[in-house]
Amino acid sequence: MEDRELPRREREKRAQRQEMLSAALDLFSEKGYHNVSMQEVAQKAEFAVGTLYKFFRSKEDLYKALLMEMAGTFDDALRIAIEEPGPEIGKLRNYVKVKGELFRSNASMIRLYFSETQGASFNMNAGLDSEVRERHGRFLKKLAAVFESGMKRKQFRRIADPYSLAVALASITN
Amino acid sequence: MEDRELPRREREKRAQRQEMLSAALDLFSEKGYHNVSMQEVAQKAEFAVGTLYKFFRSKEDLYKALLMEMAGTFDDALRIAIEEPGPEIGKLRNYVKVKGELFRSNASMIRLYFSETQGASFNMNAGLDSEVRERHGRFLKKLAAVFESGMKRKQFRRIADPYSLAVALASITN
DNA sequence: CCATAAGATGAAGCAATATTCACTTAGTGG
DNA sequence: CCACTAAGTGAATATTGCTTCATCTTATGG
Repeated sequence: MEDRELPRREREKRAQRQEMLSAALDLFSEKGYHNVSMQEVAQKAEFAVGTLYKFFRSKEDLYKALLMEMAGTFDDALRIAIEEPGPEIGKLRNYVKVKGELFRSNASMIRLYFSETQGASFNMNAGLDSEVRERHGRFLKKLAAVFESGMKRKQFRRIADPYSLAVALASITN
Repeated sequence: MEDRELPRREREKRAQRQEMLSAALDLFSEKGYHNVSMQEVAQKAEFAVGTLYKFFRSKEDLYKALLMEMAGTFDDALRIAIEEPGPEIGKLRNYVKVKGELFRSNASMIRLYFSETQGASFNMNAGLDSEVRERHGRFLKKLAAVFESGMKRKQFRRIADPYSLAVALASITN
């Protein structure tokens, strides 16, 4: 995430937005979406509700932004994990390790996230997907590339096509 | 579940109650507790809201009743699975198999259930436990008895005390 | 067939909380 | 120091949805 060289005010805004998202994250992951009021979020973030609404169109919007942000953070961490130079098997080990850490330290938020993205739960009028899905798609391609190159170097057996393996590994670790 | 020889009205009531629980199950597991209104449940069950309230004190009460019912069904199925006559190892296999099936065919409801009983999510003022916990406790004892008897017959090695093994198997399969 | 009771209904009351907006406060350039 | 704009505020309003209850419907039995 780049943010060098921005008008000061712009940077402040970002910081405020972060404050808000962070407060929301704490509360949502602690008590769940429906049991947190905008008042609470505002209070925890030390702003007035009105200000919160200057940044997010609605509660749902805030929630979506939060998921996006989470997805981004996760994706970045995992991407870096498999881009570490070294042999393919090391990259995969890295991936599993980092994913494990991420899940462990964000357990409650993950539950929230999955209840949203996976089946059931509430139908946040879709839309959240487009970007997240796309990003995840790109990530899977990168992961597939790791398998691919491992196969080329005769490190892995070609038990299935690389992309399927990537999907499988991702699912299993979830 | 016994219900033979009940005053007709009584049986109708049970049936109605079932209708309601069933409608609630569909909706809750589809959209999650907070995204289903009592109106919806009533409509789906083909009753008026008022009638719904004749059966359940509140929405929370309805939800609890549903969880209880689920817990009961599960417990029964699993109890039967380990009571099938035969060698202990077969009982354990049965247990795992049946549990797998139950989980597969009730995925969304299970998620709901776990988000309730496990950590985070909403604080349904406890209380739901007492009976469910007790029932589960009894079940674990039965499962422990299977290990116990398997050990007595020298089928299993005594790697740990039976009750711990029962708890372990239950956790793992979850 | 009527009187009475038991059951069912859904519109209205009410509480919680998401959202708005008229107003205050802080920042900026002249 | 002032005029003007951008930012921030939180009380007032709108919405949502749980719950109640006066009323209507159906069942019972005399």
